[in-house]
Amino acid sequence: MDRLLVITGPTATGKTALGVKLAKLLDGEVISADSMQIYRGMDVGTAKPTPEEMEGVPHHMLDAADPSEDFSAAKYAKMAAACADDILARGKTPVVVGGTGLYIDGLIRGTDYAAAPSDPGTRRAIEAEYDALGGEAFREKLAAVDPERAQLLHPRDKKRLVRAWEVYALTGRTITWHDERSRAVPPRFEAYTVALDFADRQILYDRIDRRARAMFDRGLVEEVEHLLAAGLSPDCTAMQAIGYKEVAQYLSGECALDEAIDAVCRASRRYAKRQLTWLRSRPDIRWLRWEREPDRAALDAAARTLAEEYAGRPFNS
RNA sequence: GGGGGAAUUCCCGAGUGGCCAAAGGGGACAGACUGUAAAUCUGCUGGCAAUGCCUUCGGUGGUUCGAAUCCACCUUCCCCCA
Repeated sequence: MDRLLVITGPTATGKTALGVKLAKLLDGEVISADSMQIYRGMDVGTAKPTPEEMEGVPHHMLDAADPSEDFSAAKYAKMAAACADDILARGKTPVVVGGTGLYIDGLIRGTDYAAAPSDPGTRRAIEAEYDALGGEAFREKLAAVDPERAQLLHPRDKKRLVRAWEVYALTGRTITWHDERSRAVPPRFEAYTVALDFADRQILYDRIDRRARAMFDRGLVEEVEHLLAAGLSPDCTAMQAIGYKEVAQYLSGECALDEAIDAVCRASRRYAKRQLTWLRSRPDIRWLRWEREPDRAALDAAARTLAEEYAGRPFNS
């Protein structure tokens, strides 16, 4: 089966640098798996790799969408799979690098997500109904057609409750039915997944704080100002990104700059925690926990080890 | 020098005799997650041999059947008059 090397882990663990090194060792190309780096014009806030950081290694799935567009896991799975196929066809190694777990899952498993709404008004109507009925009642309504899913979801989980009903309304089948079907298909790729982390959580958090603050020095505020000035709605998906929504609030006068900076640091830490939770529940993960902040030598050593594990053979320098 | 106010569990902050291991918020911790996923949602937060017990509300000592809550003194901080 076609194989992929996946480098994932919470934010600020060195995925980008390690991914590039691995791509070089394995004659590969990078496929980004990041739900926000996919948007054009969102660079400093997403820590998107710069041309220098790419070191000549081709990168895919960066700048693949306009911020005004609502991208999705389904689109990602399709587009990224096409990239991987293409890379493989050229005899190279696809190195998937990123922290968006759902995207990576969708890519590897080739998840066939249930059909989306053809009309955006449908979702709005369902959301309005949720608001009108209240979570409990809406959940009961869902329970009448899809008791399994209703049982799984909390009444306040509006997003999932609405989606579950939407799938049923649009396809005539429950989301449970769709999920079971998609789970039944064999994975599209065989993946060797490496997750990065720090042995000491405090080191991770310190790095995250430092990196978030540095983004402001590199012009995060200006970047957000520019996007907003270009007419991007503060409500769109892209603007929900950490760093962007907080700066947008600062720009609209809802909070002071230092409050926005603190909020970005905190949100990033919480995000890292969620990423860890997601990864911990996955089987077959090859964890690599840094004892201290990795320097160039540590990165090189790790890349070599992982490349050998992936290739199943030793490399000579 | 004189007068007034405040000290609460990791932080902020309620609580003014029993219903208080102590509201609420934050943070931390843990979990969920199939077309918004950097999103969304949930649980938990003194200790323990745990339907009960122990320690905690600046300190010490009192009053009381019973105190975070009342009294005395002490410590620290804040404000006002000098």
